[in-house]
Amino acid sequence: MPAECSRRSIGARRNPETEKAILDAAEAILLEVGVTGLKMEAVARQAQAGKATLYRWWPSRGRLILAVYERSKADFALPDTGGLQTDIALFFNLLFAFWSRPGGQLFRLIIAGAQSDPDMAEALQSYRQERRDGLRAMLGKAADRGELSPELDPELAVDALMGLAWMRLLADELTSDTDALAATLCRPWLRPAG
Amino acid sequence: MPAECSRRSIGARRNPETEKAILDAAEAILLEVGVTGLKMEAVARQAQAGKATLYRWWPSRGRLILAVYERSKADFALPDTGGLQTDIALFFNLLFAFWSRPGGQLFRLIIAGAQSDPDMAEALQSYRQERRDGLRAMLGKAADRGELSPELDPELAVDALMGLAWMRLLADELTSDTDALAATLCRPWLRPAG
DNA sequence: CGATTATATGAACGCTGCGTTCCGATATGT
DNA sequence: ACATATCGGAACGCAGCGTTCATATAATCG
Repeated sequence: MPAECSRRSIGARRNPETEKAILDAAEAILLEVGVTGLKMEAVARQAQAGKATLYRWWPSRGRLILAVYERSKADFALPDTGGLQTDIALFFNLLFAFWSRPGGQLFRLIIAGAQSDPDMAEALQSYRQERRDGLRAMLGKAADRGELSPELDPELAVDALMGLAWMRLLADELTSDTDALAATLCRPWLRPAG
Repeated sequence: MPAECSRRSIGARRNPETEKAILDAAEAILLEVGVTGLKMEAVARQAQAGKATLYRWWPSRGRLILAVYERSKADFALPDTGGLQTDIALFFNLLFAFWSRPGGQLFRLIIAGAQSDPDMAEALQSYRQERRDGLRAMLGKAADRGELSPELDPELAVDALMGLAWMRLLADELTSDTDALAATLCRPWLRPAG
């Protein structure tokens, strides 16, 4: 914490050091005290920035949290093992591992925030759509391989995958039974009629 | 809103009128401005109650919200149609209908609050366990009827059901395609090998 | 009956954070 | 050279927090 040197304006354009300092501070505070404890004043203090600067670029707490998340968001390379069930198992595995890392907690906070903050709700829809697209592609490959049951509605299947993952995240149960999860979803629940 | 008469103490015991007034006020404010806009001061004002009284019985905002939810929580009679897939479809149907009612929004707020408030997290686990028990019983009946595939893990199946429901709630997509949802979960995703 | 106990209200307290508005300083782009 | 846009810092009034006090009420216990 260099208390000596203060950043100054670098002219008539945004200072990237300031942006980084603020996002760093916000991320640190978020991981330390959670979203409830995130105060704009504290972020400004810790980043050695003026509150005016903060509000100029991130006009609300929700926007700031989203910016932190965007910065640390990993681009997810979906599995492609050649078999749908193993793809799904691996998908859960990678996702849970990512969510278990310190910064992975951010997504919980965004789902939570989306329940009351319109900005975050909009962002959540976009993130969800993004992941839906990826999973739909995964199912598409399985269909191309002739692996998919023709009656299956891919949209709903994707929702089932994501729903299970979200609930495990929100209920703090990121267990490692990912193979069993994939099996439960892929295989029939009802015994063959007859 | 009777501005004339103020409740007084009714002696060395809790005043049920005060409790009702406070919960009514909290519920009204919650439904009007959401969880972010719920200020303890505003509840006290609207309920014509002292803040001391408020904090005596509900020491945090989370506790107050939980109390409002408890009061309006419906006991869910799970469907029992004699067939698992139709039971599941009806389950989604009833649940989505309940969540679509004004007071049903409360559960979203509890899931959201649970991501940062320990009290709410504990309560959420309890609500979730309660519903898991119900759904497990539903699957148990299907098993008794010999309807269930022997390989199915009932715990994971229950999670899949709840996960899908939660995600639809949190993403604001309480659609009515409940029959299709049930089919997606019950029937195999992969075409029979061979 | 009298004393104790537990409650409800309303007002006040200091504190913290909010979001805005100034200021002086800095450097860009034209 | 000059308008423009940025940055840090300080101050503003406002609102809500959570607590404390005084006062009033009535049930309960000795």
